[in-house]
Amino acid sequence: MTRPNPDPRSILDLDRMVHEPARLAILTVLAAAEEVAFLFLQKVTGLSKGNLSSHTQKLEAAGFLETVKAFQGRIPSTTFRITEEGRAALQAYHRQLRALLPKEGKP
Amino acid sequence: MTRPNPDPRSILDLDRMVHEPARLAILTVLAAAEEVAFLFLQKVTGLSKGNLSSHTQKLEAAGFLETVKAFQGRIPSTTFRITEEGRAALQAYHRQLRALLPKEGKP
DNA sequence: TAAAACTAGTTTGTATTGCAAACCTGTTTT
DNA sequence: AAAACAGGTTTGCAATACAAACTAGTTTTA
Repeated sequence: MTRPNPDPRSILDLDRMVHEPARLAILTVLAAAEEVAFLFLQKVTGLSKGNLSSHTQKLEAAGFLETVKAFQGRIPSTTFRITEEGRAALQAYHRQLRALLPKEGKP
Repeated sequence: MTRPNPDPRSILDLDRMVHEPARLAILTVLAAAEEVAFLFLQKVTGLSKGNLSSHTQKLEAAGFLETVKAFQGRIPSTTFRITEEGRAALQAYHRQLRALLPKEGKP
């Protein structure tokens, strides 16, 4: 065996701020783009407005994204950017997941 | 690009019965062994007894494991076995995770 | 042999959370 | 001017994870 089985305890260490599917979806989108508008984010994730609003607030409180409020003409527009800390957290989370996935093509 | 970026909506489809870290840890241990005793499971996962008890009950209600209550001499002993359905759910979950992980060694 | 301490788990209580309905503020349409 | 709409936020609620407290029985101690 080249890789030891994952320590089950390490599974409990998964970063819950990232692990929550709604927030993982948000971070995944943000990580792929420079800046993302609220409504676009809502469309691609499928989250309700309320749900999206509260999760982005949590991610902001965690320092994983920043919110930019502006006006496009006279209509308000909220956009988000992932922070370096957020990107690092997402990458760390990906590493944690890889560590716990069995090798592909296992019987 | 050989693989498209994960659809953020699919992240929301992650099976929450498996996604919860405590239960993922439990299933991961059960998948690696024929049969696992309550106390052993508690030790390797690091979960409290109460927490382990309630999560195994949920997994049983979901049909992902079965509970066997027996006596070793005169002391009671509860052991668990993953079901075929549970194993399938865990494998499906692994596939979902792989689908959303970026290719390794990405810049 | 009675009491105290331990074992193996379950139930109860609580604080947190994810979620959408209802709401709010302003803009555009009728 | 009123009604409808847009872009979000706040509120209320049901579900959840978690450990403290409890239960039922066993072993040890006095």
